Amino acid sequence: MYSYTEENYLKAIYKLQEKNNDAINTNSIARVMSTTAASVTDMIKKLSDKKLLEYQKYKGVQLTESGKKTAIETVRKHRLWETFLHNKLNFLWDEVHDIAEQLEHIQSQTLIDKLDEYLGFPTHDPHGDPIPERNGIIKTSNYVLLSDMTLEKEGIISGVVNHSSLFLQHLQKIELTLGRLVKVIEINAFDLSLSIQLDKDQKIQISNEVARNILMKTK
Amino acid sequence: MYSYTEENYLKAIYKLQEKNNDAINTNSIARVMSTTAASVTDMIKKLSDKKLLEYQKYKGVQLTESGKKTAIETVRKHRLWETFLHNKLNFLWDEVHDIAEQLEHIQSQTLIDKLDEYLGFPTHDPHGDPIPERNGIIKTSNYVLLSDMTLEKEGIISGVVNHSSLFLQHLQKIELTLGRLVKVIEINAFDLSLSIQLDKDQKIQISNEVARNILMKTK
DNA sequence: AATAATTTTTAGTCTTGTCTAAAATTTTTT
DNA sequence: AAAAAATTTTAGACAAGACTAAAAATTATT
Repeated sequence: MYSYTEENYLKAIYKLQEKNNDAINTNSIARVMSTTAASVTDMIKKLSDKKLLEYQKYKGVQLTESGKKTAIETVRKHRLWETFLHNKLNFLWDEVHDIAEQLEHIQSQTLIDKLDEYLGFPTHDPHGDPIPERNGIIKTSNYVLLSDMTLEKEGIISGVVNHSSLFLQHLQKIELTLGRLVKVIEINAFDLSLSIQLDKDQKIQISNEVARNILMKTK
Repeated sequence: MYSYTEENYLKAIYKLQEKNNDAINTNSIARVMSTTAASVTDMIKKLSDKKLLEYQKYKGVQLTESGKKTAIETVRKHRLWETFLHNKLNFLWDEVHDIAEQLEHIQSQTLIDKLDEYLGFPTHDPHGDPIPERNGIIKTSNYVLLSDMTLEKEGIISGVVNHSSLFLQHLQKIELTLGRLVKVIEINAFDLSLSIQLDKDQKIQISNEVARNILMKTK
């Protein structure tokens, strides 16, 4: 269908579009794709010819419905493969991304359907990100940042903002993993660091930097 | 490491080398790769520069140890993925090849190690072909063609010669699947077709054409 | 051994995706 | 509103992998 590279561009533009409402400019695409603005302009023209995005010179781009659909399919594949790697092959959550970057480009609708079924139709990947459904619908939850939680509030760790290995490994080390019950027991005014209680027993200290990157589900 | 295309060439040359003792010529590579002799010459030069094969103009090629090692690694990946698709995702044995052709190029030694372990260190793929071990050793069995078996001889279906979908689907339909016990009860002199008994109860007729493509393990 | 047929290689071109350097456009600053 | 800065596009080039057509080498035939 579409090339490895085309899929990566569409996915990158889709993700930029998620946070930014207006048209996505050339430089920001170049930044996330680790390439030059000139290369981005070249690729944008090709994707525009294929009606995957709308492009006006110097005005940035916006995905068409077709482009968005393709991007979401790639995200779905990526997150299903991450789930497979973590749940079945016992990869740690900081190890799955790079391999899933390759696996997401395997072409076979049947494969993805069967993988989805084999995994038990998971709704979220190992980082807590929602897995788009087969029809393209993404069920998003209303998460709140751990750093925004008030005193005595309880919640369940449900996702991360920062996806870097460094951060994920840190969370792994201090055992702040997906699904754990957390209660804020102290907010330090000086540095905004938190004292939190984990699953009723353990009590630990975390920096605001860490808390700002953890997504919580609260009642 | 090596590109998708380079790996495919190495695998193709390795397979040709398996049946042919002497150097592999350009045209035979072009035939199995569905490309032109000119393209093969181009690629051969690149692989030769990388010391993956030995090449003398007009004299054909032979894989070096390094080239053979890479080819076997690709075969190992291919067969492990086929096993995964068949054993875990319930793909039929004629459906696994094309997807495994893509999956075999995913780069991650850890992934292959973990997949191998997850599958329980299988020795053969869904077509009965041996899966090379991590160290490159391939344990081959001494199979005999069903068409070469003598009257009253028993054996277990252990592999196929022809890997085409058409043939595999035919075997599936007449339930001649891997692992079944077969006894030759009649050999028809006219067309060399066979009457065989399956698992003690069922009795069926098969053509010599079919029998010539089935590999049996006998005591 | 010369000619014919086949095989293989070379030369030149194409596509995809990338790059640098320069030109064009837009945005910001004064 | 003009000049400066930043962004974006164009032009030209390159590498990988492929192709066609023509040349070179090998093998087969007479």
